[in-house]
Amino acid sequence: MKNRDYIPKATIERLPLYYRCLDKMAVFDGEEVVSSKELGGRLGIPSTQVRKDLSYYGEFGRRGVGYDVSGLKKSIGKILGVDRVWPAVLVGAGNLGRALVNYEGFNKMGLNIVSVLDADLGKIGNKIDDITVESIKEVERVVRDGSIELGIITVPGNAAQEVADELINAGIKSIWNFAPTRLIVPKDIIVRNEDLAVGIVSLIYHLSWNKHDKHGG
Amino acid sequence: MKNRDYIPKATIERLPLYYRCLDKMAVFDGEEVVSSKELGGRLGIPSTQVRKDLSYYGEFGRRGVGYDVSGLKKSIGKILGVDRVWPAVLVGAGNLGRALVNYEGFNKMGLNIVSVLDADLGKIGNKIDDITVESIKEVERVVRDGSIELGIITVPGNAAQEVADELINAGIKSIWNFAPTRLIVPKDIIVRNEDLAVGIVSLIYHLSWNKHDKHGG
DNA sequence: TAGATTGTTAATCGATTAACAATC
DNA sequence: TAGATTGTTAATCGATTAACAATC
Repeated sequence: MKNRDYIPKATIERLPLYYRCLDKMAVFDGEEVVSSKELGGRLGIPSTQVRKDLSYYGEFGRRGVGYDVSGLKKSIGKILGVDRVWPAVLVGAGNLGRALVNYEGFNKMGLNIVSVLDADLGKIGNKIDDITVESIKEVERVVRDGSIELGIITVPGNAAQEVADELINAGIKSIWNFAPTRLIVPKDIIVRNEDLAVGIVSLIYHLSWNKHDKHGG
Repeated sequence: MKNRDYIPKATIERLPLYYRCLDKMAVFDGEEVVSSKELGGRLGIPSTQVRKDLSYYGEFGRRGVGYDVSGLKKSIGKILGVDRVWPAVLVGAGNLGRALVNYEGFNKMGLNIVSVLDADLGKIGNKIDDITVESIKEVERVVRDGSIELGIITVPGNAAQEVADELINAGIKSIWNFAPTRLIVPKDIIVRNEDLAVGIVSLIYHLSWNKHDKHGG
């Protein structure tokens, strides 16, 4: 595999799309070969972008032919690291936490939420799917015993930093943060913010301006 | 307000962050004036980026002084269209749908989910918050009577296109799509995909390569 | 061979950052 | 006035797209 420096962030966001699409093609359509044009077409991505993205990691196709569907799927899976299972601990047993635990499709991406923690005595002991909610105080044991590197934060914004600190202290390496809070973390910890409110506002923005433009603004 | 052409998408994604931060500053910290450096600092965004983003829409600050916190908040709110309430219909009364209905913080961004629909007879009639789940067959009436322009899709991937068609047919103008499916829609309909699986995979990618790099790969 | 499609280089496009005059 | 900070132009950086030789 090639040098991984200078790979566009956007490329890394597209690889999972390719991966999931190839999986569908292999399972449902039984296709064996796919061109960059066909794969891109299904995702609304130019063929040239598909080829460029793949080229950062190696040569996976056959000129004049295309890509082997299950072969490429396997290769991308390996690149992404979804060829193994990554256990994760989720903190915050509210509605969103519950939704993520039950979310179909994480499985296929290598994510397995193995533990749910909360500070609220009213929630500790509850069952989500087949997981029993434990106290946040157990975080160190849970992370150690499960060799967990991934933490998911679904607590309210004002509790997020404290939870992040506890997760990091317990040995977590990456955080998926659903709270609308910028977390301050050591530089070797990777944080990804999944800020739902931002998503809806960009839609509202476009709706709003369409109105302006139509009805004079 | 200035010409709205050629505004970077990234700028529109940052405006909600500024908006929410200014709101916090006004409510909790009682600050009256803020510089681009201070505002950016709280969000991890360079001051020059903050000023550039705002400059697409007008002049909101005072040289040598900074920005009036509540004034700028109001201005950005107007730009984004969150100075009014946007009613929305959500389709798919599963865990994720339930989580979104209960999500704190949409309110502040002008989103109000007023109706929840589902095709599953087992879910119709259930209550989520104070909303009773209705049949998807009611979509036309609901959208018309509520003057709803915003639809949210939280159904499984294989049902998403059909639901999108029904929403569009009923008169919806924008779709927030949580299903891992590329929707095919008329070009005047705005779609935003909120693909949760992509988010986690980019974290897994970095975790995975950190391991490679450390333990020789 | 002729047609198709890859992998890659070069050109273009878009977004960020630096620099600085304007001005409070 | 001196110091601070904006708004904007120009320079840089990064990502996408076009073009095309390589090759199946």
